Amino acid sequence: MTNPEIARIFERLATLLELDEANPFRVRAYREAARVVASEGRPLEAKVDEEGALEALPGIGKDLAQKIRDIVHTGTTDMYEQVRKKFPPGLIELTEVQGLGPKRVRTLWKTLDIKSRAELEKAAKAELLRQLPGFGEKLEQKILKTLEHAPPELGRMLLGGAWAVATEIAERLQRVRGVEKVELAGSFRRRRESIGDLDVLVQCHDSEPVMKAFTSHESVADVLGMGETKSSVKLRNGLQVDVRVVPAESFGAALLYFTGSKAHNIELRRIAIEKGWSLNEYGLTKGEKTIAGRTEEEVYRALGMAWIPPELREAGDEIERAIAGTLPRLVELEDLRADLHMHTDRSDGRDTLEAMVRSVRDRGYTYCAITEHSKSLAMTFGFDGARVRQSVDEIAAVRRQVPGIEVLHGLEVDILADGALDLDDDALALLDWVVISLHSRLDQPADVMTARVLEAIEHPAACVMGHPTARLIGTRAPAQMDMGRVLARAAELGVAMEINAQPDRTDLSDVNARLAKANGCAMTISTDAHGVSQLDFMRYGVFAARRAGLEKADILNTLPFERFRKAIRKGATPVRPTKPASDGRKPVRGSGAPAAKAKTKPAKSRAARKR
DNA sequence: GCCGTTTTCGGCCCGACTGTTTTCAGTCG
Repeated sequence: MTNPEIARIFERLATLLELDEANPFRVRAYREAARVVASEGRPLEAKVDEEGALEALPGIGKDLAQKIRDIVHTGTTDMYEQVRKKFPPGLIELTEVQGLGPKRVRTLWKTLDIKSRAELEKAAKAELLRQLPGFGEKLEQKILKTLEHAPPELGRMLLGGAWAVATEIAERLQRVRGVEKVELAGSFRRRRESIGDLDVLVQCHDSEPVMKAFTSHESVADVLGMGETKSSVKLRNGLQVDVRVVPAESFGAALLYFTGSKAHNIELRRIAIEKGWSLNEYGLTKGEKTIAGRTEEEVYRALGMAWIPPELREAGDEIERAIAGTLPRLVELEDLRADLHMHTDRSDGRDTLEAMVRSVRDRGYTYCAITEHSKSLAMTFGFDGARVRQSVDEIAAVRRQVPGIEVLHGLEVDILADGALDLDDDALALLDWVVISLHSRLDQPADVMTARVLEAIEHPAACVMGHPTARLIGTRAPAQMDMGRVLARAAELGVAMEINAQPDRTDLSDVNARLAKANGCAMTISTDAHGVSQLDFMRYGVFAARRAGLEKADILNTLPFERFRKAIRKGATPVRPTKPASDGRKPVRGSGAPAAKAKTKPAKSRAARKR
């Protein structure tokens, strides 16, 4: 049982309890538990036998700890099975339809025996819903529309997919006359890997022109609601956008409130209450008197803590650290000096080697690594040993063509099904930078996959593991492996872990990156760009790192080139010839290292010997 | 169901909007 699976049971249990009209605070306890379990980096499976380990998690007491143990051991827990029997299975799904909550779903079921989306749609078309207490014609229409236009699989949107339209809407509103400030809040501002909707805050005196400009925007498919302070629309791409108009004196409180997370807000409110104050989206108040509200900084300061970067606002330990003054200084996009995972048209990229290097340099980076695929990915024109040897000259040529940037000769080498690397050792020895990645046989059972990855990182040539779990968000589940063991061994060996910045990967995820740091594992952030335009994806990798609480020092490619060379795995590949290359450039690895390094090269791994 | 210098009971965040209602329940965030 993985953490997400346990969390899902708690989440469903919470909904079932709501349908059962249970104490709302009990419901909340299960919701909270689901959230805590889902964001816990270490598998709870490993903790069940450790006394008090589960109870140490916030919001997990004796009862929930026992339920976690039951779920890990038997796949379920008695109470879940009992409550589940009380309701038809489709009811949970019905509570996800917009406008329907537990109360109305219960009414639908008790009076009209509606148990599924199909039955709901049929009843709505027959105009049966409008006759029920608490329902009406408008709600019936709204439900019909939701069922027809929003199939359940269209839930959240990737941050990368929402970025362009979100920033476009913000810019458009900024240009409306009288608008003083526009901020994109919500999970977008917290830089979650996917967002459910978009929250936009506007500071201005007159809301009418703002609401008009917003709801008449050409990307709007449907206006869901329009009030004086709030309007909601559905865009053609399915994204729901809410705009709120806020006065200057409470803009900070509103930004804080609508940025969330909900759990973070609840925590802050609790602290306000402890001080005898009240915090809402209008400000921090004591009775009639406003204490703070104009800026977020002001509110946090009044509550006795430092301003917390939005990426950390998930009710982990950020509030505690903000009070103690020990918040991390999160890594920033500007800290990065290199992109260490890029493809060109020599394998499956779209742009030429020269265009890629030039473009990286023009973005202000001072070094980079070119990393084509290896031969087992035949459809990507992956490189074999001979092609790598040919590539040596191509890289030397591009170094001459594009001055002002160091170019590492790298490769993204496939990890084969048994953990061996997809390139012979002589060819590996020609490379400055070896990314090892999983691309196939991703469905292996966890123990096999763990052994495979451990085998691969033992290979002395491996510098970094690319997109470690190979997940594609919403499309492909992460490869199952014992991440704790992999990270611990990687840390010992000096193999770094990549935070792949492709928006549908962001792999390591924030949760795993946090775990990597806890294990002392070095990390890189790279784009895996297959074309010049994708070099801009770097921001999504930085977001994941920031959400994991990572600082500049945690990321290898923030180092200046000379220090980077010394920091990466040493003695790994056999050294390159010490004779300077014909262009007078020093070889990237080898000449700077003591000769003894080559001799003390670790014994080849089993995988290497087999080849 | 959790939690605790207000501790083993009795609290637990709170406002806007909608659609229904004719003063407010339900939902949402």
